[in-house]
Amino acid sequence: MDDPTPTPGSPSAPGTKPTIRDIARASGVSVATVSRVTHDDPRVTRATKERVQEAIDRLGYRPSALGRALSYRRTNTLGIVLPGLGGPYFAALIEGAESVAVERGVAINVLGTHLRPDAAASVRQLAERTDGLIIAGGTLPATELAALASAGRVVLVAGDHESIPTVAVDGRTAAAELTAHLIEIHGHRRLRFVGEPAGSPDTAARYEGFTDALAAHDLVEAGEPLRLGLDVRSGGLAARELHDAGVLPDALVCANDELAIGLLATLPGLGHRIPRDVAITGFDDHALAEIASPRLTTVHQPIEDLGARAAAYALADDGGLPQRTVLPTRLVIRESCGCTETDASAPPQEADR
Amino acid sequence: MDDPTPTPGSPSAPGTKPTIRDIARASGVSVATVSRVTHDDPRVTRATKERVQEAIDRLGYRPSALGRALSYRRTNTLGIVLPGLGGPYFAALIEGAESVAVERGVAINVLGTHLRPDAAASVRQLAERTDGLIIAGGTLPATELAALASAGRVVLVAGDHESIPTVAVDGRTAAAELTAHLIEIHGHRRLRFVGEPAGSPDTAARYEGFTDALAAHDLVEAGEPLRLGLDVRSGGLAARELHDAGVLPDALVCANDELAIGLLATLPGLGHRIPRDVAITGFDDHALAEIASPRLTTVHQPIEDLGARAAAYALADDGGLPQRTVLPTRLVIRESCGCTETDASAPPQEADR
DNA sequence: CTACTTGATGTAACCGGTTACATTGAGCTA
DNA sequence: TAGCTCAATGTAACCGGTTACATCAAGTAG
Repeated sequence: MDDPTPTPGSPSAPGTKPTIRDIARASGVSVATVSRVTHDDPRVTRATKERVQEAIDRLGYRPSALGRALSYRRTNTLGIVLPGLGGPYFAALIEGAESVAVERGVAINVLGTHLRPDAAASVRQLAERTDGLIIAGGTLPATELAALASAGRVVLVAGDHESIPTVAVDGRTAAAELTAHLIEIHGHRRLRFVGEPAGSPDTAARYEGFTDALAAHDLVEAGEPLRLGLDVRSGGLAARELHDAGVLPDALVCANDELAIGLLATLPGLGHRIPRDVAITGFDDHALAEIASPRLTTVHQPIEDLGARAAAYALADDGGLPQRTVLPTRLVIRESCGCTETDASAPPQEADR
Repeated sequence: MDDPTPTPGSPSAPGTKPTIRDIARASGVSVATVSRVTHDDPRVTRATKERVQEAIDRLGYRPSALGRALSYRRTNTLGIVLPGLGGPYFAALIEGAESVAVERGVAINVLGTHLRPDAAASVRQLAERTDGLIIAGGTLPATELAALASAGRVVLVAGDHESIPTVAVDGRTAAAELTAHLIEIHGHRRLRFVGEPAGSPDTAARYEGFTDALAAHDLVEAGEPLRLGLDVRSGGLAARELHDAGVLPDALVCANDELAIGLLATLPGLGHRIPRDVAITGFDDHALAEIASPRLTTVHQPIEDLGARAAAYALADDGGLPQRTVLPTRLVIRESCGCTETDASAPPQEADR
């Protein structure tokens, strides 16, 4: 009573957000009781609870996530590190992770490194404010990954590291099967890979599968891989480059669907019919793959599942995570490889693994 | 010296991350000095600084972002609220925001609401842990927006609200110009809009512009808008629906490029030539718009700039933000409207006959 | 020699929550 | 009426930083 406040419920300063102590003062209880009310603790009397709740509503109090996080020693936040947000692949990955995050009340924090040189510093900063990190393969050097993993929970997606749990797909085998299909079913002999194997572990695996299949059939690659980005525009570039070079290979195995779609859209304008003059395959099973003409033969990847699984691991309470989790892919035979629509409906083509 | 520690540099518990107090103890200084070292405060002696730095390196100390945020009363984090991550539009928006965020050392926190019913709660939680919020138009009800804006800095992108600063594009005028082009240059009379105006403020604005142009030329719409999603698949659906309905309109004005691309890819297979039988336009200037065949006439939007501007506003220190910032669009005339390649290089006014 | 200045460092409060433990008082028993 | 139990609530320490202010020693002017 030695401090005569005009309205007992007013927060310390008018412009400021009320804190738990403001609520305590306003409702004449201690901070512990306020905290109990916000946690629905059964130990607090109905009458007290109502009084506190009234003050909370009146002053518009919301517990600070920061204060909570500090006290709990966990942030309820999951970090995802990607090279960038472009393209449907990463969007699907994020949505997969998000689906498991929301059901646990965990927020998602996305960081695009964009190959920035200071990416490692940003990731470390991110690690400081998250409970776990999902990192896309190829975004950070192995030593940096090791450092992050030693400080907290890290899960790799579509990458590989000797000691960090990884969720991936067997892109190598899938690419080998796809390539074998082109060779065995369609009799193609001169194949070429489109994509930069050094660009990402995913592309590298696909390229390895491609050369595996070539080697298994005693073929040599029809030229170096066309080292390009993974976007539609690069597909257009590839088309022009191939056209200018004169004779085209029998088939082009593209590192992803967007590249393939760029080729699909550009080659006919340059006088090359698909699949008659050149067969084309993609990877990912993009929404456009089914709609492109000709419809794109590709490999379906459960990208959202990858994200979901990675998130589940990153948020798991117990240790003992499997070192490597491999999710199945599915060959999707459509027309761009040379199959006709009736072929495509035949069961043996859709090999599940 | 009354507490004989075996190794003076070991942190309190072996498994735990070292805190500032561990470093202080290990290097024989106070926490204030450690804090000064981590802030490169010139007041600390070179010798002391080295001693502290050595302990920091040896114990692998990293200041907790949480502790900092609590003390500074700011998180150095920017939140972005979107309906989802699908499609290139939102990716571009995020990348634009990210570009300004990184140069200020601010992290980005993305939340996809996916029209979840508890989205408002998630957003409030997000608001608790960010310094500012960028919210895509149409993701939250106006009252919720007002509540968020009263508690912190909020910037709307591509939306409208009477009291919240907004960064947008004049989609209505752009759509009207695009539609006028179809009517005046190509003489189309029976036009139809593809997209759900109630789905987002952006689509609504485009539909308004469409009807504006119709009204200005005393035309009536050739049927209700085709109320579909904004993805490629929906474009395929639209194509089938139009085909099944029998006679097609002269032109289809699509709410975005993906829808248009879906139509572009599907209609020819159903026997409708583009643009001869039906003209098609998009909106956004997607990477595929230039590569599609025929190349897609559309409206270019500076999406990354929208994101960048919104981020700059959301992070601005001073008040006085403009209520509404309108960024310019650009009509991109290609072939899907009926213009020929040579027309396209000339100003649209003289492309006729 | 004293008083004052200055630079380096330490002390302790604070940011906004949570929670172990302490306190209070009512109801009950012997 | 003392003694006990138990439910409701309060006190204060803690999470990991930052920083205003205090302290202290050395240097310098008078």
